[in-house]
Order: sequence, then structure tokens, then C-alpha cells
Amino acid sequence: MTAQDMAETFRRIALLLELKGENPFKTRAYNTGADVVESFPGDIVERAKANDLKGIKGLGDALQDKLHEMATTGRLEFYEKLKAEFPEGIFGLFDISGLGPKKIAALHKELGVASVADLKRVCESGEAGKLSGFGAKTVEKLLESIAFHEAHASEFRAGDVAVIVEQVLEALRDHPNVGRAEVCGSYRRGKEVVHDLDFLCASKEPQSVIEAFVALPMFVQTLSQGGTKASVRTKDGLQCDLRVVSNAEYPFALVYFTGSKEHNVALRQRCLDRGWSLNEYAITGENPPTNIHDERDIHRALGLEFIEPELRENHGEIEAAEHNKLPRLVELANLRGTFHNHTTASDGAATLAQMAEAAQDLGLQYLGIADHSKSSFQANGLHEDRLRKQIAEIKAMNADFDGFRLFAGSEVDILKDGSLDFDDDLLAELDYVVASVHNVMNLPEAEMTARIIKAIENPHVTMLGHATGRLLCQRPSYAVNIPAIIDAAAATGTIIELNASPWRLDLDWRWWKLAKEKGVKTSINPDAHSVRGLQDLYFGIRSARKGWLTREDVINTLPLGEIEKVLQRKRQLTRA
DNA sequence: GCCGTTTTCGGCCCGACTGTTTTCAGTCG
Repeated sequence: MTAQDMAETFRRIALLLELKGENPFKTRAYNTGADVVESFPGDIVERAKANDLKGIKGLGDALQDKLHEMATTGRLEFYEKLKAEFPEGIFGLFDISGLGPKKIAALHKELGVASVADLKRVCESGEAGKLSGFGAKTVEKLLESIAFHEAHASEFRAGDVAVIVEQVLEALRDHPNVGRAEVCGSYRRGKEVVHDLDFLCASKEPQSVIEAFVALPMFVQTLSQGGTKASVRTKDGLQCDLRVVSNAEYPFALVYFTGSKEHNVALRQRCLDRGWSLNEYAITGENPPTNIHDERDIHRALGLEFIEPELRENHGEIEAAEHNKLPRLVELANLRGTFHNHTTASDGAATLAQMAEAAQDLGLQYLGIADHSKSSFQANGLHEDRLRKQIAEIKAMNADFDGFRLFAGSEVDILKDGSLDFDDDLLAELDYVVASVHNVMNLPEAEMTARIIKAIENPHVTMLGHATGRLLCQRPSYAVNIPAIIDAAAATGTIIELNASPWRLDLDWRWWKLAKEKGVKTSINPDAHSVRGLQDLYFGIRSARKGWLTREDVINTLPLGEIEKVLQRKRQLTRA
């Protein structure tokens, strides 16, 4: 059992205890335990095996025993018994927005609802509307939520499949009969969600590779298996396909399976214009290009500079490549620091000191702290006095750093009327300010847009946090006019964050070309709530690249010594 | 279930919003 599995078990226990109407603080204890296990800096599984968990805050005697049992036996009796009281599909109901434990329990008890499909049925039949506490409006909202859920049922967040990608690639590349291997499809193109994973490799012995692939431990089901391709599924229902080709075919297959479909159509047309034909194995026709060893060679043969996978959406990349006008995309290694990170002062799992150390370990020169403001009760938001204390603490720590700096910021709530959670005097004491919407997300578009623009117009607001509030696969964006937001940001010199959390990736990559045209800069921010969360910068980079962004478009590629000026620029503009 | 400790059990995060009721329960952040 991995740490991830143990944390997941705790979370499921918490859900089931909620259903049973258990003491809410008990369920919280399990959720806290899950957080601790997940973000533990070290090998928690080994520690659990050795019964060496004393003194870890958040893990008391009961949870320690349960971790030990899981680590040594691979299962948890308590959980198995609890689980047996409810149908398996009950967990899916928690993903329906508007449904909480009380309503789920009522639906299960009164109507025998055991899955999302059951829920849909009783909503449509009118049975649900008759339950106490359920009315016409509730049923209507539930049906809307179900529709959203169904539309995204087969989607997986890139962040949730990244580990599988790495493990499969490692296994393939380590295989003695494999030359080259790569993940293709939408994952390689840097999409925020994927429907499946496509792997490709080059081998002279495809049969042996296929056999090794289907036997990998993360797969629980083989959907099909032939001489050169196979389809399997993980326990979470994620389909993974493998295609094995010869080394000579590999570059063509890599282009073909990376897509996108629209990009490939355009590429094939370009081939036809030259009297050739392109498929997944070769370029054929009269005097076809030779010496093709990788994707670069294919692009070159078609008169194009190399097109990075993230750009292959037929959004103008082929025309740009033809005229050598492709942007030089920002890279993870370009990042020098990052803003919008949380600590234990609000709802983070790591202390200021731990976050600072982790940032330095990642090779960053600076780290911006932006804990929640007081209106975010649920996140233990800081009141004025606690924020001032944190500012002082950061100043003191900075005196001891050599070549590294913490920036004191705040993720200040944008209140319903567009005013901010702190007054300007306090905001002025901060190195920078991230302003975000966290409540009242159901405003009409015009009102929400005006609310956010009002916040953008505050001279102390350095950047706008997660602009649309979406949670991938779970909650759509609130109603907001993004072009108007971009215009307001451009007019005021406000930065728009690219929130790198794999749950958000907000603002979406599809908007960045427009934002860039208008002169808006971004900051790629992990919204880290733990030391591990800092690594989400990787997903932000993928989205930034997909949005055609270069190093110059991203402020946190600037080194210490230059970044300070950018943080102060808007305030100075306003003063002038 | 955890924590802290006035070592034995009480406190643990709280306000807005929505829809269903008729004074509040459930959900969300």
C-alpha cells in the first residue's frame, strides 16, 4: 500500500462516517490524517510498518494503529466493515455538486439510491422531489449537476494520471527490447484533462513488449491484446493504449498519435500539396523525403520549424512554423520563484520555514507567501494582526537568507461587492497581493465581472488569482466576461495568475493568446498547500506553453533583483 | 478522533446562501 492509498482510505472512511451522521470532528480527524499522510516529508509507509509514528501532529493513537495495519497487511478491517454497510457507487454521489452527506443518506435510506444513475432516475421520476427537504428547485439543480458530471465522466485531470505516465514510461524504457518510448495523445500535448493515455514505443520484438505492458501492476484489466497493440485499464477506469512500431516508423507514429486530429489533418494536407501522403508509418509518394529519424525531420521536410507538442491544436501553429514565427516557449527551468503559496498560518500543511526550504531545494530564488484572508473562515484565513505578525516573521527570516528571499503577500478575498478583505493601509505593507474570489460564485455575469474589475482597479492588487474559479471535472467556471477582465488587467497593469494546481489550471490556456496580445503578463503559481504542492509548477508550465507563452510573458522567470520592480510597478503607476 | 493539559474531557472554524419552511437544515467555501 502506498501513502496515497492509505490517505485515500482515510478520506473514504471520513465520507462514510459523514453518511452515518458521526461526530463531524471525527470525520475531520480522518481528513486531517489523510492530509498528513499525503504531505509527509519522508517514507510514511516504512514508518507505519515499523510502528514509528509517535509525535506526528494529526495522527493520534487510533490513526497510527490503522496506518500500521494498512502498511503491514495491505488492508484495514475497520474500513472493510464500514464499506460493507453501503453500496460501492455511493462514493460517486459525493461528486455531485449540491449533494452532501445528509441528502445522500436520505436518498439511500428512503429510496435506495446507490449510484449517480439511481439518483438521476429518482430525480426524473419525481420520487426525489417528495422527500422531506427536497423541492422542485433542488431536483432541478441536481439534474444540472448530474448533466455536468456525465459530460465529464470519462475525464481525468492530468495531475491525477502523471504518476501512471511516469511509471509506464519508465517500465517501457527499461525493457530490453525497447528503443524509444513516449506518451502521446492529449497528455503529451499538455491538455488539462485526458480521456485516455496513448503510449508508443519502438521495438524489433513487439510481442514481448506487449506482454510486459499488459502485465504491469497498475493495470487491472486487459481490453484487447494483439501483436503490436494493446489496451488496458487501471483500477480507476483509465484506459491506456500501447502501440509498438519499428524504429523507422517511430517518428511518423509519434506525430500521428500525438495529434491533435485537427493538427494532423492540416499536416497531411500540407503533405498532399507536395505530392506526398503522410500516415502513421511513413511519408509516401513521388521522391518522398528520406533521412527521417525524429519529428523534427518530418517538420523540416514539410518546410516547417519544429512545432512543440503543446502547440499542435491547429490554432495557427502551422502557419507560424512556416514563417519561423513560433514563440520560444517558457520552460520549467526558466522559473526563478513563484507566488501564491500557503502555510500552516491558514490552510497549508507546511510551515513558513518548511516552504522556504522546499523552494530552495527546487532551486528557486524566491517564494511568495499568500495565505488566505479573514473572510475565508473555512481556510483559517488570517486577521489583520496575524498577517502583520507574518509580515514581521518573513522580514526576520529574510535577514538570514543568502541569495534567497521570501515575499510577504496575501491571497485577499474579493468580497461580493468587489471590495477587498483588508483595507489599503494593510495591503500597502505587503510586497504583493493576490486577489481571488472564494464565495458568492453564482452572481450574474455582469455583476461578477464588475466585482472582479473593481478589485483589479485597486492599485495594491498585484495579480488576480484563479480567474474563473473552475475545478476541473467537478465545477464549471463562474459566469464572468474574461475578455473584459483581460482588458481591465491590461489597462491597470495587473498580472493574471496562471494557477498551476492540476485542479484549476486557471486562467485556461485558451485565453492566453488574447491576454498576451493585450500585453497582460502572468505569474505561474502552484497555489501550494504543502511542500509537494510546489511541484505543481510543472502543470502550470504545460498550460503556459499551450497558451503560446514565452519566458518574457511570465514574471516569475525574472531573477531576484528584477522581480521586485515588477511587483511595485502598478503601485508606482497609480501614484504617478 | 485529535489535542492539550487546569491529566481527563471539553473544544474542535464560521458566515453566506439556498431552498424549504414558517424558523431552519444542508451545502459550500
